[in-house]
Amino acid sequence: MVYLLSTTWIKAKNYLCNMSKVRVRFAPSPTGGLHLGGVRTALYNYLFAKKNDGDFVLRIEDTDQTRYVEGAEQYILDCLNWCGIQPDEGPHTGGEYGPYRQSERKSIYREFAEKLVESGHAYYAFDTPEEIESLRETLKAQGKYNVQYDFQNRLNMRNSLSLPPEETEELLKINFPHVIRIKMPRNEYVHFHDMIRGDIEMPTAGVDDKVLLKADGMPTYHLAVVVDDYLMKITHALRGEEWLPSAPVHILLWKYFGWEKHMPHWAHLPLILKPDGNGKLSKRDGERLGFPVFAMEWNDPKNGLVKGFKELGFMHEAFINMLALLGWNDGTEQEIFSLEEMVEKFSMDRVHSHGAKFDFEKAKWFNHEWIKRSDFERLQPDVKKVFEENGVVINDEQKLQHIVNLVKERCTLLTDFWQQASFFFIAPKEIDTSSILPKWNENKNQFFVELIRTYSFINSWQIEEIENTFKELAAASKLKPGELMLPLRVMLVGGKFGPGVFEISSILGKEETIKRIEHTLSLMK
RNA sequence: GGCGCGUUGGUCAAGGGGUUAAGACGCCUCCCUUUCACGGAGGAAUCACGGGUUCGAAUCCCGUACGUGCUACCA
Repeated sequence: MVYLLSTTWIKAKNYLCNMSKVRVRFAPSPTGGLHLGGVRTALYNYLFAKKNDGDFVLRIEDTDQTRYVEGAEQYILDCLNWCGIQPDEGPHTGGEYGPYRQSERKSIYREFAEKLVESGHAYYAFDTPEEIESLRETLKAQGKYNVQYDFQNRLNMRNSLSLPPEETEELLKINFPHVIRIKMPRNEYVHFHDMIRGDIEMPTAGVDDKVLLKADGMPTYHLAVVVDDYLMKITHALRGEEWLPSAPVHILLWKYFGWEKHMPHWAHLPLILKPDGNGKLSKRDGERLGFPVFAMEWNDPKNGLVKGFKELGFMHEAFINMLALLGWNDGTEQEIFSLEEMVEKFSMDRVHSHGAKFDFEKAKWFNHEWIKRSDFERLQPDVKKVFEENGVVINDEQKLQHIVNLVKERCTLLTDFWQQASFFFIAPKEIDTSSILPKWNENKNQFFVELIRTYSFINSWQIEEIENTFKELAAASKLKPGELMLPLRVMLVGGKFGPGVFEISSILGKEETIKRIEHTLSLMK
């Protein structure tokens, strides 16, 4: 009985342990800003790794030199840093499986590709891009839709399968530009298990003979991902759903290399979709729909500066919380999670298999919740920064703490602290007199003139005192306090917002309060 | 066109044969607050469609529709 129990347990655990440590990788291309989908892929990788005491590896997939963008790699790292999901290994951190940039691993891929040629699973192809294009044109003209370089027409092309061996050898000898392509089997079905989608069966016929090694000697994603995952001992490959159709190529490659026993467990993450319907969220949608798609500000060499969630006033805790909940939840009603809690509760079988439309309103709600729940210590540096960006340096920490706690529930974004609290430090530049003017009259004017006089005699500038004085004077003037509080508020903060008006006044101090009333009174004439 | 993957209110979603089908965002009403928020109470709104299987289907099966992804010497 004991024996039975333990084998069952081992079987269940085997999925994760399999004697080796869990190792996952986030493998972005340095081609631009890191958008929501990318960050979430990184986050799920991180959560899964940490949940299972594993390693989170960053690998830079820079095999396409034409798309390489200067600064993008550092940017990716900065984003991960801001989100608090630092890699355990990577180009900047190091590690024993480096180098972690595929461009720096260039020399190792050719050998593997050639091994595949030797074993008959791949072949050299000498077609020029123009020749391939012309094949497509011809086939299309014949009304064929499946215009692929595959079993149907590879023998009509120029490659080591169609050419006599001598000619192939000759072409190789003179170093004629060529690629290495996988020879996809004609009629096979590839079966594999996806941690999110369950068992999947896909026909090989639908996939073309993917290029494995490009003419410039760089591997394509298909070769590099398999070779590197093997070499880096990756145990779980979590990536976007867009990779599902080419999964058969990768699985076949693992098989052809004879590495099947080491193949990682697969998980294809759902997509994040545009809020207004069709398509996956793309970098352009932000501008079009008025919300950020990047984690942090990205200065694109071509398109200029684009703000990110960070600059907009998002807390990183809220940002990753929101992202994690877009495609995963723990099955309870809890929605607010810290990174640590997510690590503790994350599980792949609660990740959804369908895409989710991004909702900026909900994203802001997460941030609002995080601001409300954060203490002053957490908020202080961010709030100070917002003030500094507006040209106000704060020295009085105690005053700041008081104010932050007073207004934080009114702030959805960190940048809102400026609107909600700047009047405590500097007099409002503009007074919204239009909101009091319609009901303004000489009686009210008299009241405030009198108020200034009365206030100037007050010795203890406490809320109660300020309020009582105000109300007594209102009663004496036969005016309703309610009709006078709004004008006072506008005089002090510049508009119809902010915490209790007497609380504001007490923080402002007697002199400043009087000064601001006088100033507005002068505007009302 | 082909091949995948998917489909619970407008959005995020729980629920995986028997529920009045949770909850959150947003929207609306009211209370609190002589501002704006916060908070509280309520409301409108949903199982894509059609067939099966079953005493019973949001839940299982099959079709259809729709969405989405891939179909590059991009990842």
